[in-house]
Amino acid sequence: MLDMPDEGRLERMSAMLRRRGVVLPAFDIYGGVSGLIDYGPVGASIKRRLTQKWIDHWLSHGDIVEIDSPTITPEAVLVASGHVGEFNDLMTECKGCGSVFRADHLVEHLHPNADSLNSDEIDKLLSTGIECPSCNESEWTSAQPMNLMFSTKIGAMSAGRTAYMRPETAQGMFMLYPALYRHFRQKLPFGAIQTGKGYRNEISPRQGMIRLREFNMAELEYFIDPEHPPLSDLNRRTEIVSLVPDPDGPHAGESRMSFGAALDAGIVRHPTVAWFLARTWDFLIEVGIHPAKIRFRQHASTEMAHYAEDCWDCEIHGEHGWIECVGIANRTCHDLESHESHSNTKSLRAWRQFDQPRSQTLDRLVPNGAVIGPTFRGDAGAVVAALELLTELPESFPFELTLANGNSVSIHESMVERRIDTVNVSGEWFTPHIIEPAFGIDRIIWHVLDHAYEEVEKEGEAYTFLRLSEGISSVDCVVLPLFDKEGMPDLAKEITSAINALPHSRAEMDSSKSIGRRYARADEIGVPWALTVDHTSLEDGSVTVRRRDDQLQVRAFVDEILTRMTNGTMQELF
RNA sequence: GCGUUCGUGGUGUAGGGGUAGCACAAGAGGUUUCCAACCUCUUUGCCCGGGUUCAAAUCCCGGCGAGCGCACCA
Repeated sequence: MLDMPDEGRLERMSAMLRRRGVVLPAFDIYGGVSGLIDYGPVGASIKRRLTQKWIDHWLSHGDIVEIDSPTITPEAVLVASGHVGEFNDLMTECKGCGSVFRADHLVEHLHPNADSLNSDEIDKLLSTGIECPSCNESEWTSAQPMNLMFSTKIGAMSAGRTAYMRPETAQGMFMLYPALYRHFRQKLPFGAIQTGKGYRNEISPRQGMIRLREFNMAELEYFIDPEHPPLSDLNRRTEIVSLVPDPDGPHAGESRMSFGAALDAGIVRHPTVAWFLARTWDFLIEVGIHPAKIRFRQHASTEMAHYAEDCWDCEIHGEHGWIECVGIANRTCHDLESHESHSNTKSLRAWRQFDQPRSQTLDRLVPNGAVIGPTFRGDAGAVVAALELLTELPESFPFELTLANGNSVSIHESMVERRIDTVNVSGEWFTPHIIEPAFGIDRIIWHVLDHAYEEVEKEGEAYTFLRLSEGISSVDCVVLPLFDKEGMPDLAKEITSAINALPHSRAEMDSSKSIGRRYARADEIGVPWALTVDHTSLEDGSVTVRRRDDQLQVRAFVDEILTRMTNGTMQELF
């Protein structure tokens, strides 16, 4: 089904991307830094346009808004999120062969909870004769934490607080949950998106722009009521997609079906997750990813991230094989609950109104402060707190009450009043669940370029097209004076300005070298339209319009072209 | 991080102790009535740092970077 790997295509494509200013190694004149890239003049436009399409894609839902948060993040936030623990794996190196391993993996058969050990404890276990999996030696260096986050300080010198460059944008949306809840008039579901940089100090970045140390992410956090998950009608969707369900589950093996069928069969476990799989598909198709090179892979329960309950990767096939480009996870209430307890707030919840107010009978012991105060003095507060927590009321007085500090006190009848109240409860507080689609923008751009890059033979010569979707290419059209004289460059300049005055349209003029060469240059970086100014243009204001994908030409008037550029109907000229 | 192959104009390559060459691309001019044409001229290079040598792009050491394998990671 998929094309056989073409020797050298990757090299030729990478060379083109560098030569034409799409993607280049960063800091190249200083030798470069692995895992850091530049988007050049062509690539930066492509990235901006693709990112904008992503933003528009989600904002069009109506219940999703955009936010923007700092990349520098205080340590406490990332402790609560689990990143400080998760990203601080202890590593050890075999003195025999130099192989590096996660220390907790080497000793996990000796300890039930190996990843909670500190480095001294791990060193002790390692010295009990653990053999190196690759050379069977058993001499280990002492375990060192390998932090995958870039750390920094907020504030100067020793007074500075420890902070990290964010490893994901998601935490920003969680921090703003209270503001979002207010913005949406306290009604779920709603979502927030953010695009921006994320940072991970990868041990060994590889595969060009696939694994970067600084990368562009685009994440959506969608907050839902787990008891009333929003339902969308997937039955109208007819596309058949590749799914690779959990290999340990009942549906193991690759299958092809519609999104609706996958949900009905229980392969996708959550209706909102299924909906976002479908909307992810829509986006990828819109920006020019080849449908046959997309598949959705469900995480095995063993590889699931620490927070997730059902997790799907959207993988795209390209020169580097199948690459995870989007992760769609049901993060449940994990993040908000964790931030609530670490930050000691109660503001990360939502109110669920009951259909009918529930009448509830409260049977409790109301403390009598006038007696409890003088009797217990300093402990009085603790006694009142303990009384409020009582669920089973005593049969008789006096009875023994255990306080939070473990002490026990005797409660006499005079200290409390038994009160039975009937109250109407109209709803309850709960922690929303979160469905998170997280997009790796750089990886998607790579695959957009990969799928668009096409090498053909034209009159015996190698010829390259970048068949980018309209609206993704760096510019929408080039304007070419057929000759660089006789007023043609002037008219071409006018037309270029007119197009650039349109909202969201970009044109460039190119007047150097032969017309054929200029078409070729535009084809190589994926410009979909070329307008050529010739002698007739000077007489009647018409130009020839050339379509990149089949190189057909028609003649049209500039006014009509401007209109069609605006409303996206250029194709109808042909 | 280990092993391995490698690093020469913008791109692709030749040279492998003594003046760095070619092709394409790019710029200027000419020519040309729509698909990488042609002519003239021009610009741009031995990844970085040490060492050996009268002399290093070339040999040696280290670093950085790229590809691949292992490991790590999502």
